[in-house]
Amino acid sequence: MPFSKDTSAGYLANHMARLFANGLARRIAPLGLAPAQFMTLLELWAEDGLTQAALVERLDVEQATMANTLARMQRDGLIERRAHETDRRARCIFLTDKARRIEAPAIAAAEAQNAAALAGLSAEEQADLIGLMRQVVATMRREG
Amino acid sequence: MPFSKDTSAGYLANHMARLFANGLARRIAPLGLAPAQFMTLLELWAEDGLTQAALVERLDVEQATMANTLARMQRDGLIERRAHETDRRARCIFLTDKARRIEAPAIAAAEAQNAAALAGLSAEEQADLIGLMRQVVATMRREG
DNA sequence: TAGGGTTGAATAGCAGGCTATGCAAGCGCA
DNA sequence: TGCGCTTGCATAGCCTGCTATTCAACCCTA
Repeated sequence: MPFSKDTSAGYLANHMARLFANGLARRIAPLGLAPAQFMTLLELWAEDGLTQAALVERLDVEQATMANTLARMQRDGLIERRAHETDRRARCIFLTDKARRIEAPAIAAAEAQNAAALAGLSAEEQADLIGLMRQVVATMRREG
Repeated sequence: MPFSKDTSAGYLANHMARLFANGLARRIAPLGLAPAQFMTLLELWAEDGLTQAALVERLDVEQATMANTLARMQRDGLIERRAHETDRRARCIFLTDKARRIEAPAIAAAEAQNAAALAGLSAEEQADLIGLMRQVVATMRREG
């Protein structure tokens, strides 16, 4: 049986993620946000004042990736960095008022994108898909 | 109900695709390949001599993205470009011997990555996941 | 046939992913 | 106390995505 991109989980995952990212980018662009910035803000809206290392751990990206994303967010006035109280190497990340103000519309945009993407599936199928993706993510995180 | 990254289809799709890409990258790096080059080769192994526009259509990426990927593949000795027989704007993409020789090991690497990622799922669950992803891709492609 | 719209491709510039390095600060133990 | 390992972060350089722009070639129609 020949390898087919239409039945390859990896290929489909890549294609699906690109379409999700494009759709989200379009919806949050009016807020001055890009997708990775939104992901980072999700964590900071839940808990402000995290260090870069904490964000790296929660979002499962490399430290250098997060450093670059945070630099763009600071440039765009979404975050401030303040000295850590006890560890002079670390800098804590705090939201600006601007970042706090766009929480509701940004989350609404992400929910709209998810809804549009899943519109062809029943509620049960949507839950199945999410459950299966979580399992696959867990498997790949485990085996490095 | 708060928005949670652990139940957001878009977030999970992004995370899963990154893990797939990292795993594939590791497995095909010894062949001198990167993931997007592998995707492009999949089309060219099936049909040699395509134009850039044909590849763009089949892989659903932007023309500029494909132009850059092809430039790197040419630099790495995987493809040659020859003049189109009747259209002087177009250049046809042909595989080099080097690219033909790595077909089998590259496909084996991709199959190994898929198998590793889906190892925690039953055969039925694997088929469900692939079917659901295809539906989501189809929905998002339709609505632009 | 001349002009104008369309199409194939390259290029610039940016976001976001990665590895590899480098450095400063913290920590731990002889 | 001091040396060395670890940890937090920044930077450089690469690949892969995107939009926007440009240019040449093609094609159609007035």
